[in-house]
Amino acid sequence: MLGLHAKVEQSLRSQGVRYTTNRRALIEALDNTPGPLTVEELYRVTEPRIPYSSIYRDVRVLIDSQVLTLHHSTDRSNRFELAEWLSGHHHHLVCIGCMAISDISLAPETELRLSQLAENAATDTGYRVTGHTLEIEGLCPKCQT
Amino acid sequence: MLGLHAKVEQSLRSQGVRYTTNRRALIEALDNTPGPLTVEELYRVTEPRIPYSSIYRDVRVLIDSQVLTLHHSTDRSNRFELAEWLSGHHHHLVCIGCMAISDISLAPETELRLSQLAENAATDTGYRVTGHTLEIEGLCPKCQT
DNA sequence: TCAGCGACTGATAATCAATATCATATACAT
DNA sequence: ATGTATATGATATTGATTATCAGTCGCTGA
Repeated sequence: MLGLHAKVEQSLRSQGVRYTTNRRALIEALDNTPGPLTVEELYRVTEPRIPYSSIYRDVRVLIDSQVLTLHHSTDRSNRFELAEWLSGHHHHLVCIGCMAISDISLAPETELRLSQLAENAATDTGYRVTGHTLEIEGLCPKCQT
Repeated sequence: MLGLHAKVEQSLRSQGVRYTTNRRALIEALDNTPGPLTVEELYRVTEPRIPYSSIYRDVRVLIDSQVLTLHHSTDRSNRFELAEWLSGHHHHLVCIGCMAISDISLAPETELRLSQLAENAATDTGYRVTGHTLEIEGLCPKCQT
């Protein structure tokens, strides 16, 4: 079983993309956080600092290489997270107070029920279903005052 | 039972907001479409034309008044739709080919199971759950070639 | 009815996230 | 070691959205 960085590197190399120090730091930051991050958060978290222009470019390269996925959040700027083949299938818990987003995984049998439910819901529409995400909204513990 | 416009007008008036011709046209356009629209789509669909500056302002006013909700779509620009208290609770079917978004409603018992599932999934997190949305991804009939 | 205040409109300017450009630097293959 | 493709960082540009502002409209009270 390969580690995260080895998997990423292998995937990138097969596409002629280099796994550089900057990119490794971005992946590292995302792996250390239980939810998607914005470019600004990535800028603050990485050490040494990576210029915004490089973060924007790298994040885009990593998305194009299927290593990251883009998440459109409720505040203005986009968030990024490891693709599911690296981090595992999961859903999101969104705080309507502070806009924080946390990953949440379902128990296997619950996940199975959910994917069947998604599949059935679309049967009449003619869509060929390829995936689903459940977004649960609520107030996080901090915002419940 | 009040009609759509009457409900919107009543809600806006109670907040000191006027239900003008422009705003009525925007609500009308959204009510006639089975999915969220972008500002550009609203511009093209309304007759007579409403300037972009007014559409942006009105859409924001209507969101602040809880008449519309914002939907962050996969392309760059935001989409807008009637709030659920006007249009009913629903989910989204997103085509990963053409990025179109369609509303989809679940059968009542399915919806019940889903909301229980969402509630249960969050029990350990300390969140107080207020809502959920299921996003089903797939290829629409047109994009399946 | 009229006066006046508050909300609305449309044109334009300003913001802000994201992308493109470009010269330089770095890494990999031969 | 050399050459070529890719990466980097600074800067300029784009494009969506928001702010500003002078003029207009509509409701409300005298």
